[in-house]
Amino acid sequence: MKPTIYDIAKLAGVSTATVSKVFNRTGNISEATRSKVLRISRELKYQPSMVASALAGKNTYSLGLLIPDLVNPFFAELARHVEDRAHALGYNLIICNTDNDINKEIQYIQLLRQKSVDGIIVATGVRDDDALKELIHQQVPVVLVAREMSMLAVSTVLTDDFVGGYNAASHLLELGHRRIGLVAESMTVSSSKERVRGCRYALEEAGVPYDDKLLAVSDFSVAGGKEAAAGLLREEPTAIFACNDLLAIGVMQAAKEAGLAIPSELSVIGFDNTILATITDPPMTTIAQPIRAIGHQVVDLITREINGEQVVKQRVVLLPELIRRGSTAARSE
Amino acid sequence: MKPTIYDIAKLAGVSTATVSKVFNRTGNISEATRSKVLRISRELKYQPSMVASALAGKNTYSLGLLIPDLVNPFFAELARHVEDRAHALGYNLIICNTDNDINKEIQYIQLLRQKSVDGIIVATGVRDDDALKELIHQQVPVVLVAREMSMLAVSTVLTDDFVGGYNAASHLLELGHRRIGLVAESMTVSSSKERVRGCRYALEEAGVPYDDKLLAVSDFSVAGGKEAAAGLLREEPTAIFACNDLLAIGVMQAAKEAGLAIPSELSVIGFDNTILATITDPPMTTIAQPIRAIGHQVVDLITREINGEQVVKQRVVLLPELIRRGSTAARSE
DNA sequence: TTGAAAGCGCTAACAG
DNA sequence: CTGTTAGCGCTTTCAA
Repeated sequence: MKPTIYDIAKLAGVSTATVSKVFNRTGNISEATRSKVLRISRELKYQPSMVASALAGKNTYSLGLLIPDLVNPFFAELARHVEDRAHALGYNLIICNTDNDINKEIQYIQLLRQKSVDGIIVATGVRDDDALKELIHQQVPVVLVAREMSMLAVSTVLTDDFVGGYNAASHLLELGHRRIGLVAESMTVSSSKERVRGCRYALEEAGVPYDDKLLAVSDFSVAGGKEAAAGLLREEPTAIFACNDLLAIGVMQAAKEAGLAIPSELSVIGFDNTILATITDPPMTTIAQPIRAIGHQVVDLITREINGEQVVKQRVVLLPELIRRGSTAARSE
Repeated sequence: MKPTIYDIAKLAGVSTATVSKVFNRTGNISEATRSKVLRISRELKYQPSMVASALAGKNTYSLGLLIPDLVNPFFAELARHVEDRAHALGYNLIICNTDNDINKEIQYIQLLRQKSVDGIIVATGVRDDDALKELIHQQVPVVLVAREMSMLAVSTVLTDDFVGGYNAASHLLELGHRRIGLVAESMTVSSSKERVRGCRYALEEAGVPYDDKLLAVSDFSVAGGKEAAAGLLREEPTAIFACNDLLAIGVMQAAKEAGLAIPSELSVIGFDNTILATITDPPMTTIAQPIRAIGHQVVDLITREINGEQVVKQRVVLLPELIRRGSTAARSE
């Protein structure tokens, strides 16, 4: 049987309270008993049970992370950074892939509650606020990532998508492009919408007339981007801004199939700066989300809330950054 | 306060044992009390505490997954499939990124033990068997993924790397290549070694003389592959087999820099068939690991062990498969 | 500086 | 079919 605090106490000739105290560094324990307890614990390979300590009122030191899909490199990278930071602060991460399916989300949230996780990080597109509201009402620490939802009393960290879209368009405009296609991920997701808005704003500012036919809406897959781009290409844009790297890759593929050279005949710019952007040919110019910073911030926010340090809910908006690579160039025609 | 089984019992006018029974579907409960308990639970939004039930002797329904790095698409995909299967069977997944750092591994294993996870899936290159041996000795269910380590009494699921290497080389040979370069991930990792062995075996079988200069050893990054390939290219191979997709991408990049067209002047074949292989230009021919099947198998094995159904440790070897895409072609010179 | 004892919320005999 | 009761391993007053 696994040794318990009782075994240690008995062998060390002290009470379980004392053993507990040395492991939690609480109370005043003489150095003598302290080292004795530690020695015996080592001999028995004693490991305190977090299950028991959680039941006795302490934290579980587990966080839940709700994301759509780990296979999407953006979320894989986010998960990685979240896990890194969580681990550094003593927390473990329970990963939940929701596929943006509301039922899976609800199910996961319920499970996480049953496991008494200390907090839940939501990086998924929960349409249904109710599940979230309920969580918040039940005092479960929740932090949102990359999702605007200001009506709820919940901290959020996100990228400034509007600025990102603006930067993307500005870059293209600087290169002399005027006929700029747009592939959006979905117009119901606020991040995508903001990117489009930012882009449009830059165009207007530059006096470029708005053309509805230059906007294609897609899902967030390579195939979707390709299909959308195939349609867009008929409008003969000289550049295309895709709302994420996956879509941008689809765009690049469509361009190639249409016999258009990148960047000489068509400039393509993506969004996210995932690992994918570095391996395309040519390497992709993209708007970088500060994924690492996002992951760290979100963990810092939620742990502070868990520790009761944080009263004021806040929204942290991080700025994206243009990464120039080879998929954009000056307009040649 | 969160409602407990006591609150439900009192309101329903029954004992806590009865409430416990209806939630666990154990014992015989009359339909009347059953529905009454359920109704009250719903009204109070009661959620059974898994922490308490775990302490009382049941499972935690959590599994630990040790992987090197979620940013590596192979492991992201593996994690996704493992999570899918685990979730389907009622388990949650705690992700641990070890960066193949032995200290992080040991630390994570210790944490997972303290959390009393029901089992640990190891997909990481633990050099130090001791940590594993200790786990096994302590009766913690452990299953290994993609790592040969037959000396330990532990179930393993892995791809037949030898056959994979053999298939890769055979494909290249069929295309007429005789001077085949090899980029290995590391010769100490058994999977990489086996892939190289399989490749060599096919070459020998075909009577192609062995040339030590055609083997380059690298790490598992794109940059590493590129560097290794740059060296290899001086030996003028007509085809290169890279031991994983990341390396293969590096090879493709090096080829491009050297002004070699793929596949007409250099054929490149990878291994894994991650999402990356579909987005290169040209799309990459690669040896597909059945990642999904691996993930499912490993979860099935470990849960069976958890449930005590499984006495015989076993090694499940899944066969890889050649995926022909555009990065390989018949030798042209 | 240490210990006794009462929980934390649930389970599992066992008895009725 | 239902209830009583003794834990599970740890934390935390409160006394000593």
